Amino acid sequence: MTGTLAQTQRPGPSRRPTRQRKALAAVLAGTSEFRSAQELHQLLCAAGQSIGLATVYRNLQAMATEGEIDVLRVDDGEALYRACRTEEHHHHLVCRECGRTVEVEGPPAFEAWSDQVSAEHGFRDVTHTLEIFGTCSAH
Amino acid sequence: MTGTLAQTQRPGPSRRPTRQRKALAAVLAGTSEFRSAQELHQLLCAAGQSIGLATVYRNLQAMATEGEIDVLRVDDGEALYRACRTEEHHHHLVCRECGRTVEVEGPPAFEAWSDQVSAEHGFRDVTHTLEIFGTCSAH
DNA sequence: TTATGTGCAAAGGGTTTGCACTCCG
DNA sequence: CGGAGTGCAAACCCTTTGCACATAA
Repeated sequence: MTGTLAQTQRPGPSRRPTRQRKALAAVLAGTSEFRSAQELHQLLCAAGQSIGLATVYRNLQAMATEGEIDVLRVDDGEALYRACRTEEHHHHLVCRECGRTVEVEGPPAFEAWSDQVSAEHGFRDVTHTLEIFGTCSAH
Repeated sequence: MTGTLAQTQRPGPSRRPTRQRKALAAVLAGTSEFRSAQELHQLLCAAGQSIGLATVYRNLQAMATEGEIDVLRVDDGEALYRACRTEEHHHHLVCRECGRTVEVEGPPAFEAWSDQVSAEHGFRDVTHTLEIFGTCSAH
């Protein structure tokens, strides 16, 4: 979950609503699963869209930087992407079989606990990762 | 954090206390920082040890499988390794500057919360990742 | 027009693997 | 001796980048 701090920056690509960017956004908007860049690329191609893999990567990176999508790193080092429903800070309950994801709030007083533990050990500027992985009812 | 479920399996390498394996274990035992495989390899070489990078990877993988060390995936996809102090389940407070790490317990009733949220959405066999990243007092 | 975005293919960086050789047991 | 472990280099995979061409504004 990359910092998720960036806002209205304008580095990399994507400000211009190109055909490719819109198609990618549409696919992301239409799924509740975390998907890899390569999967998204395949989905687009399968849907008849013509788009380069590099373009998918560049747009995903830009969308992530602008906080439009969430990024998740899985065990094998692959990055998975998904459009956030809520703007606010949240966590995920992810199916390890199909990637289906539910956005959830953290446990009660989680932020407070995090701040306290960090302070106790002299750590500052803290961020955290908290995700739950399981097998959903469909599997 | 690979499943961390494996136990007394005996696939990959490392059961035999070879010179290389012992040297790697020694370095891991002597540091409280999460280190990448490449860093560990460099440390070993710098210490006058002769060891192949592949051997480092193979042993780290084996040690992780057997639960002897913790694995952490960072944002750029790199895997970091560290010898656990406690056998029990725990989380980490990691300095993003130097890798210095403190083992911490999860927030109160964290497991219960996780189980409840999972159950509510029909997920089973759940695991979770919960780590805090910050800057330690030395930086 | 013109900066921004795209495509392709090559380059990167971390990690894994095939195979012959070494060494522990 | 005999198989587990090692080293090296090639192979892999995901991701990024250089550069010429296309395109939204």
